[in-house]
Amino acid sequence: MLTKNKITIKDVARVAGVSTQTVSRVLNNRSDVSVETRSRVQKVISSLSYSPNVFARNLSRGRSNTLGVIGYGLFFYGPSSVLTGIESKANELGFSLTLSLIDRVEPSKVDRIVYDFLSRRVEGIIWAVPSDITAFDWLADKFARVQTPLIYINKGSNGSDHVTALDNRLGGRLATEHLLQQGYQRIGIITGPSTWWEAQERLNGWQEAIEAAGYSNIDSLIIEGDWNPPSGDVGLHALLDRDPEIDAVFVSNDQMALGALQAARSLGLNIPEKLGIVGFDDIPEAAYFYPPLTTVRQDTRKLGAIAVERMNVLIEAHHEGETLDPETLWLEPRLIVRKSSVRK
Amino acid sequence: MLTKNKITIKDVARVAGVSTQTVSRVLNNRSDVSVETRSRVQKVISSLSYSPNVFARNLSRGRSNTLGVIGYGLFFYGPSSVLTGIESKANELGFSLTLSLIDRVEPSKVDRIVYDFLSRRVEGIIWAVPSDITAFDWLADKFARVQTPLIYINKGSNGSDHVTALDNRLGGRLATEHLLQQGYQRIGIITGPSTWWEAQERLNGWQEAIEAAGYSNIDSLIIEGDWNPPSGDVGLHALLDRDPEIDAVFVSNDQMALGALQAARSLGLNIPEKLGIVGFDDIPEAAYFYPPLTTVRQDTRKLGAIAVERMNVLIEAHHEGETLDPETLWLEPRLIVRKSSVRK
DNA sequence: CTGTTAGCGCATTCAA
DNA sequence: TTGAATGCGCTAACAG
Repeated sequence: MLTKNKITIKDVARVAGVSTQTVSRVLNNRSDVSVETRSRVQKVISSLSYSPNVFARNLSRGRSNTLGVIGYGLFFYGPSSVLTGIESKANELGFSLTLSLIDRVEPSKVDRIVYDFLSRRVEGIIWAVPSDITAFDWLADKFARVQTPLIYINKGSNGSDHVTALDNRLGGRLATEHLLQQGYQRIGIITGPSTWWEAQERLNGWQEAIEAAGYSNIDSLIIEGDWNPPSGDVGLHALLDRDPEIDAVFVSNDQMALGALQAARSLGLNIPEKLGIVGFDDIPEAAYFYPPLTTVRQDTRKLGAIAVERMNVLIEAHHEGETLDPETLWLEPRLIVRKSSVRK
Repeated sequence: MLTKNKITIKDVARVAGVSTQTVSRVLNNRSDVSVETRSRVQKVISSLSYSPNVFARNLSRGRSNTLGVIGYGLFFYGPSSVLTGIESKANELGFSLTLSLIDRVEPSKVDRIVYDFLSRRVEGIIWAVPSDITAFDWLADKFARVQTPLIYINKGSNGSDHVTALDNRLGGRLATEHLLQQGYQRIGIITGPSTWWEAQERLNGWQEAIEAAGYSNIDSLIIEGDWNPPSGDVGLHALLDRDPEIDAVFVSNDQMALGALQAARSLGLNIPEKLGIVGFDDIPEAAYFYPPLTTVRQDTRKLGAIAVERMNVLIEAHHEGETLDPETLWLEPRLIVRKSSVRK
């Protein structure tokens, strides 16, 4: 049905009075076509509104020119803007994208996606799902059998994977050291879900800074949230219940920080005088929170772009029959200081 | 290169001791295969980790089973969560997606995308870019020549297009009527960019409500923002400069409302006592603004899902050689009342 | 510089 | 219920 009325390379060849081969050469911008033939063919192409069939081309070439991306919904700022970076860089490098979004890492769903990717003969796979640590056992198995280059975004490295990651640990440390420098004495943390690598790393960074400052016995300073504002609200209450001495909190993302700001208000705690708060992400709204939020900025778009660039290299190598060593590319976050953490 | 080592239907057929035809039948779940042959073939398929080549299949079938989606970046909550709805419904209906993101409607870029879509033989195109009104002249031309079903999301209907839209005008009216009911006397508006259909419609809704309440001479109550927080901040200042009597503002999205909240604070205006504020979108953060923001909730995921469902119908019809009448499917927004607009 | 031949991997006839 | 032949639209390899 869809082929009905469809112009093919043969039609173009016939009208232009050349062979399909010559048309193919023109289509692919090859040099071995005379100037006049080329222009004649091009005229016919546009007059017929001909567009080459990608399936036929890929089938014939044995290449798909496509990247498979497994992404996490668009619920949170970080993961979704990583996708923007991926899309635009892929576009720039001439790759097509096959994007699958998942809410959580569920074996059967991932199975279907990988199967679909294989069917589409993707030349590389980018795993852009925030890593549920517990999931990586079977996930690694699944991908091991796939001969396709694979890059993870924001996953802990075990030395045998290609990874592009933000240095979340450094981010946590920057945030916490800043609070210490501001003279806060007892600094709690509201982390993300403990299954997330990002959450773990930010926690580790916090811990490093805290312990370096000579504090110990810190377990009671930690509480776990779920990235959403309500859990920041609840989290701050819980934290202060446990330890009323707390005078600052590193909240592991800006959305939870927003919830924490509200909790502080409802408790009558002045920010930053009575309580210092630092978030993570620097979402566009953060500068307009009340008070404006000090936070750790990550260039998520760049993270995605870098992953694609690396993938491009891996694919080239793969075509040459080479294999490149696994490597983790690190991106550094940056502290953005605003009022929520700076005492007058 | 990529074909190297690739298992094809022939390999499966040979190992299973049947013809490629039979394998094909098994792959497509056709009934005319004996139970034992089927299971034998299936065993071979999985033992060989065979996966059918999508390009060959599509080429042979003359169908792509793919939808082309032109979307707007992931900068704003609305447009990006529409994409989530599209993705998940397309997935559910068995469509593949080809997604292209654009920042603004630029002829040459759209040209490339449409060309790419045609090459991929997409069976339907969803235009999910917030409509820059001025762009639709040439856009309509471009798509007119494409025989592919086309659905716009959130565009004004001219009676000849398939459209899925949120009733933004109703949303603007709901917001404004609510403020009137709360006893606010002079209600300004911070709109989105005037080139956006959504912005226009929300403005129209506001105007209808204002005028129905007997107000006239309203031009000085209108100011244009750009959807981002800073423009809400600047906008509120400008509005109050022009007319200090203003005691309420309908801000056309939540991000600008956030900026307006900050402006109000810096001016020492109590919310909601001195100034009532209503936003639009109900982003996840809105309930945690200070004070919590009254806003108009739109089910953007559903918007995307409905567009895909409609597209499915259009495609079916298209295959039958039928053409369905253009129609606009409307979704209704809902007012969410919080503290920013409710006087004690 | 251009054309001919062959085949990519699968599904759709038609026979058997 | 199964198989053989043919073609989808394009490009690669080879000739000329």
